[in-house]
Amino acid sequence: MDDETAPQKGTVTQRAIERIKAMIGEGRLEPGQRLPTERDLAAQLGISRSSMREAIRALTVLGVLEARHGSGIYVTQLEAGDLLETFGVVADLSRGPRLVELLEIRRILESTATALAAARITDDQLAEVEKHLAAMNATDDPEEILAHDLAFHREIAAAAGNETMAAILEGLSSRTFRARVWRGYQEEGAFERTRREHAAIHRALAAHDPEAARAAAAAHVGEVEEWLRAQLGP
Amino acid sequence: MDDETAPQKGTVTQRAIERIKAMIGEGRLEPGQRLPTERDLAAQLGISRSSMREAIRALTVLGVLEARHGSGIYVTQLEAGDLLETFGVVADLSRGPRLVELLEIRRILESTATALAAARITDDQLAEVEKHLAAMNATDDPEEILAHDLAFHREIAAAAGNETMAAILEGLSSRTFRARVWRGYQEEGAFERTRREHAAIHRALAAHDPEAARAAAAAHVGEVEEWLRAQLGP
DNA sequence: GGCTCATAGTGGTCCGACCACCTCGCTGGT
DNA sequence: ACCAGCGAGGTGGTCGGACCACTATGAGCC
Repeated sequence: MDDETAPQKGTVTQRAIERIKAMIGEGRLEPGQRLPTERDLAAQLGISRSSMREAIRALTVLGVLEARHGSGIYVTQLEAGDLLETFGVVADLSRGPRLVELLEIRRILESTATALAAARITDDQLAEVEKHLAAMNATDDPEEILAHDLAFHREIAAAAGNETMAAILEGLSSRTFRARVWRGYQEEGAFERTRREHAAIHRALAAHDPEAARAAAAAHVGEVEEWLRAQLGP
Repeated sequence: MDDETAPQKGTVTQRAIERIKAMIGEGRLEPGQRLPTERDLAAQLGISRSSMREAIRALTVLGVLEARHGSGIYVTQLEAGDLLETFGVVADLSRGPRLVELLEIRRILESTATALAAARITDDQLAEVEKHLAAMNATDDPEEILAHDLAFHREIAAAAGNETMAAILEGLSSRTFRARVWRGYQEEGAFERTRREHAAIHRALAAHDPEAARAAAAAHVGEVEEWLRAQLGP
């Protein structure tokens, strides 16, 4: 009573993907563990190496597997960052109304994360946040400002203590995403406003005031959100 | 100063993936549009068909492309549902502390979505919600209850008017995810409590009371969240 | 002991062939 | 003139084999 008799559903590659995913889900493959070689895996599942390679490639882009040339194929640590890297693709390929939706989600998550951070942030983490805040205010190079802006929010998200949330926010703030939206936003002289909003967020964090932090973060993202909404509306 | 001289970064397949993604990002490939054949694409990028197939497979699992056997390769509609299907993989492969983190995110998003729904839901949509609520209370089959439970929340998420958020919540409520967590939760006789919570959510929706809806939804997810947290941290 | 380098084994790439399936135009009938 | 049926061509899906690029291991040398 085995399942050797090919169920014949979908392509063989798709089946191979499911099989490997199942192996990991059932714990038969642990994070960091090395898999058999492509050739062996293909033989085990009774498919060609080409098809197996496609399955491996698929699981690689999903952040489940990692292929090291000359060494072997390994299961990733399956941490939030590994699996949610693909979230950036969504942000990169979205346009129009969906960009607003993504910002709305970011506003919800970022405000909550900032509130949590206000309650939990340590002095060391707060110092790190201040470092990026100062660096952001000390330069006029948009590239550098953007980099420190990202790091500023990344530190806060990390301080919130929910790695998964931090990974999602990371995807929602992917470089290309921010660059596309902010190019226009910053051109309207929003630097000063952004500066004030960041200062407000920092004050709330330093005071360990969750509600103030939530409000400040929501307003911060909301500003961009409203601007983008206006851009699309006319 | 052109880039014709093979940049030589990463594998050829990875480069092909980026190239195609860039084509879509730049608008040179519209949603729903048909791509050249695998053979032509491979020739255009100067790589083998095998490598091109791996690139296509990668973009397929990401929900960016869709391959129709015998017909051709097409760009998906690039809607939230297409691109966020991979989110289910995260939920399926997460365990332990990360499950709690995912529920925390779901609590945040679901409560907000329910609040938005309370303000925006139409009579037709509300009737649909009531249908699933009634069906859920009329049976004892766990499978059927779970199905209507999922539909209940799906209708609410849809009424919130943010497709992207609905797609994420869909991923966070994937069948296998819910089944894994709820198997244990429901065994403790939580049916009655779940029923009351669903009724409270429905009342808030019918009354178009966003704050009550937010509270009811947060409490609903929070119950499961707390139970799971207790399971892990004895 | 520590270093060098040959070697076996791995993933990465390419090629060519064949199969399964879909599409569309052609054909033949009505 | 219209339409149903059929067939050929084109498409993605699969396979097998060959070779290349890279890594890791350990034997051998200094």
